[in-house]
Amino acid sequence: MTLAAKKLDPVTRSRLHEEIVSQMIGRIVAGRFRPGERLSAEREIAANLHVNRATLREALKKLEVMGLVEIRHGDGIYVKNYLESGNLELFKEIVYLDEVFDPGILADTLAIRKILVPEMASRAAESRTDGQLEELKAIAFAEGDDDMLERDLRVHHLVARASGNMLYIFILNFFNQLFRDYGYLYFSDAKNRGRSARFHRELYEAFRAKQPAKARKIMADVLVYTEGKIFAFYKNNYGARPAKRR
Amino acid sequence: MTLAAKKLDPVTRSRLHEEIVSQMIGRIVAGRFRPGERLSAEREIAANLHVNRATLREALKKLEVMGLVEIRHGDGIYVKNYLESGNLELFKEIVYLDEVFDPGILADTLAIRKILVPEMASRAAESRTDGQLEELKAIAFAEGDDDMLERDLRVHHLVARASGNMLYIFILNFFNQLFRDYGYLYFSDAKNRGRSARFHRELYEAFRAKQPAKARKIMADVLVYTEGKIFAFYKNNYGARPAKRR
DNA sequence: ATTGATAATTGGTCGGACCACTCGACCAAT
DNA sequence: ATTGGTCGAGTGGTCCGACCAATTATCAAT
Repeated sequence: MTLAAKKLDPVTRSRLHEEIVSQMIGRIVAGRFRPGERLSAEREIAANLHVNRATLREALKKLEVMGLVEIRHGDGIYVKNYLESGNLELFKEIVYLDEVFDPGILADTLAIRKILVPEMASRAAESRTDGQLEELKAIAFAEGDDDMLERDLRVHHLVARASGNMLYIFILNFFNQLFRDYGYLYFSDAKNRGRSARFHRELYEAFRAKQPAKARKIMADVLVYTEGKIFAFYKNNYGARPAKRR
Repeated sequence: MTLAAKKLDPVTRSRLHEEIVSQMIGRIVAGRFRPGERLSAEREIAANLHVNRATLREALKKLEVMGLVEIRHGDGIYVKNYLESGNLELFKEIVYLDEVFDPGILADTLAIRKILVPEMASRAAESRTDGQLEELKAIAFAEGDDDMLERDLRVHHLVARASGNMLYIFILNFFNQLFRDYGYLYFSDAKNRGRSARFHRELYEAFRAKQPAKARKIMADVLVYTEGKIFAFYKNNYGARPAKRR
């Protein structure tokens, strides 16, 4: 099965305006609409799509939040350069456009992750509160190795809160949303679950003793490990190591 | 009738559904709605707000993209934990909720920036194409020091493209959107404009010679400089150095 | 050529209607 | 008592037609 097979929502694909959103994102990203170009009037677009104008407008509101279009009252709807104004929500949509997570984009995501996460773990180890330490302990030393995905996401979220950096919490949400969809593959391997459990306990130690450098290294190591596993998965299933396309 | 109060102030008046968005964000972030809590029915909320249901729905669609609410067909609308599902678009809205950019959040943003941007500049210096080098040259050696804000944003965007990391482009968009709103303060000082011009030229040199370490240091230095200026601005205008609240 | 009023175009909001889905109450079969 | 199915109330999703509000194009008056 493909990576995306799991991601498909449980038979709930009914919302019409979301289909419009996906379709328009696809067209704009594919270059069928150029930046600065003015779209047809809402009434006309709605007629072309055979949907009601209210439905189209709901789709347009979502596209507006994603930074893909600019809507000017009394004027019209203009396509924005998504490379300059698109946000992570759009990025996520682009990732999901294709059936398979694009290897290049996956590699990009892991690269950013390796830069940011260890550094924030370091700061978190320094500024964590005693309550956060107890939280981490409860997760790290819980019985069994089930729900390891959810447990891992909680650890990362705890690190984010302990770091005290509000922005990092929101950036982490982006990573976690991706891994909530694709991470089950990684955690289906008992060996990987064990690796994460060890990671949680080691991180707890670093947090307890307030050792930033140690926390950074622990986090960096586990990210390198998971990255290797993910790349290996791609190699086995798609015959090539992730590389940039385009 | 409904809009009577608003019509008195047509200058400040924005789109109705956007006011609903801001209002609901404020309420949820302030804790008036708890995560998991179910909101009233659309028809009821619309009646309470004295707006049409279609208008409310447009607001809800935006809130949904921001990760603030979950809408379930046939069931209801549920408040999500924005600390777990909120995205950068929501973060930006929170920043803009207060009149003044919250100093703590500002410091958080600059901290992440200092971690990520120099590293990406390093990679960009390595993998830049000749065309991108020429682009940078054109910006760095342009005449005059006007539009330095726009010029600086373009440099950063160029670095992002040269880094080859698609995700970084979208993360940078977040930073740039903030600085497009607040950066004019920084660039109103001729000394700062000169500092940026020098930064552009130095970066060009590092790109030309493909010196990653040099590019990283140049970027790190200019970020430290700008951060100091921004903090100083806050100290002068609000009497205190940015510090975490909460 | 400039100005100012006017019309045309377009997005924003409105009110009401019906469709599609969810959930819980109820009932029948086991 | 449990299971499974039916059905109705409630809720979000979509549709329709209308009017309000902002922008732009047009053109007459100066």
